[in-house]
Amino acid sequence: MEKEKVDKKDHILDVAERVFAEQGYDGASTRMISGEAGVNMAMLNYYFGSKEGVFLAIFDRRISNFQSVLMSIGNDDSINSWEKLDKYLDSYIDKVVTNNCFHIMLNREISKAKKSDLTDQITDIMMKNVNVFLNIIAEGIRKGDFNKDADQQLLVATIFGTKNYIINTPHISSKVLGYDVLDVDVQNDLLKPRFKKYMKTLLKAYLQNENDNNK
Amino acid sequence: MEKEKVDKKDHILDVAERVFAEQGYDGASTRMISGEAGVNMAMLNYYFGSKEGVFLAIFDRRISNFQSVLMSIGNDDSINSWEKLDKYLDSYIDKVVTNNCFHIMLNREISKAKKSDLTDQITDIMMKNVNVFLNIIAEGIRKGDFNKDADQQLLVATIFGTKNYIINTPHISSKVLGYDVLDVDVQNDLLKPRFKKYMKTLLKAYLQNENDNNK
DNA sequence: TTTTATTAATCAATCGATTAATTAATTTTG
DNA sequence: CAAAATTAATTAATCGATTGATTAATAAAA
Repeated sequence: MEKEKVDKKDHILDVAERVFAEQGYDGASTRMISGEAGVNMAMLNYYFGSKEGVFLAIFDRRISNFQSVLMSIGNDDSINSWEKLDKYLDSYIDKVVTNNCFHIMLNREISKAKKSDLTDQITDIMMKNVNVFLNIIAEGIRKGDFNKDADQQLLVATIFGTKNYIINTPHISSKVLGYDVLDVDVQNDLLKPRFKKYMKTLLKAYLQNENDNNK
Repeated sequence: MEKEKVDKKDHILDVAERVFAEQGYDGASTRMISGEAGVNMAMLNYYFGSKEGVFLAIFDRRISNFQSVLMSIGNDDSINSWEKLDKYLDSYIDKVVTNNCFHIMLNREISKAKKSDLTDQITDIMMKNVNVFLNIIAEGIRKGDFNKDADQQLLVATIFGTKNYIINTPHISSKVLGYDVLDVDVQNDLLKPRFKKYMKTLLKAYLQNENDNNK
């Protein structure tokens, strides 16, 4: 049955995504993944060709929808720069917190200092989200909504870096924040609203025209 | 000769630190490390016992000095909170940018979702630096220097996360910033001063009492 | 002469991947 | 519709390669 086959492949990807996040790409063996998924090891190669094929299949499942949502916010001409920033942050934070396993996996592999085909692919994917954000900031500065002295590029490092810190180093961030950032209920009830409010306040303080603390 | 022995062990650790950063702990093989260091593979076990022993030896070499410097800034009673923040950022940014390989290696291993002895050890190390920062912020708020509505914990995520983004995902941050963040000259001439200035401006905008954007 | 350093060879374990055989599902055919 | 033929899914066993680690022998230093 076509439906069950898709479900099974999806189940394997679910498990693989989690195991990759837990152990890293190299640390996760195909035996581990197939074992936890309850399927024969050969099924991974049957469905996805190879271990790397599994990894890339996880990508395909996550990225396309996510990116189109962010881009539509960036291209929305009916709202001003501040509202774009708000909507971008809301969508982005919701998505990355919910799909935390995927983003842990993603960032672990891109944080290899050595270039490879895989790091290049991941870089291209991530740069699309970055560029949407950069365009929002640049537009806001051009229109006079945001402080023209703002360091746009390092602002990218702050928004994505702050998110990475919370999601990708959960042992530390959970200790700092005082609750388990990987717990779904905690994420929805506490983490997401707090993170959104903080990020907006922080960007507002830095980007607003009234502050001239740069001299 | 005692001197040469230390130099040789140090050389192995230098190479291992770089290879771990490039390939990750699991991705880096002992043959890789010994090969690039120009020593017999058995020397790694002779000097450090095991692969994990090499990893931990890299730690011992880096952390103690670094942490005492940061702590002395936090405990310096002759300067006010703003100055402490400035000195902390200066020291911290200098150190992590210079020792980027170590911090790439460090963060790759702590970003495993699964707990282990190693992640616990790394967590303890990192929490010391975090706590110094938290104390500076808390003191500033208590003394009325900083905005009392500030989210101290998420501020931790921002400072360490922004740094991680620049250093740990060099392929992306280099593209965003427009220059190679792993190049030593670029680091000293461009990255460090820019990063310091930005971080201070950002924190000042968020922490200063005059802004009441929180309502 | 004794301790330390270094080497090449080799160990068992694990890795990702493939095979050939078997079962289940689907399609074709009478 | 049912039997036969074909395709798809699944399994256990095994492949060669690589992993971290150890050994016994040798060289250098003390």
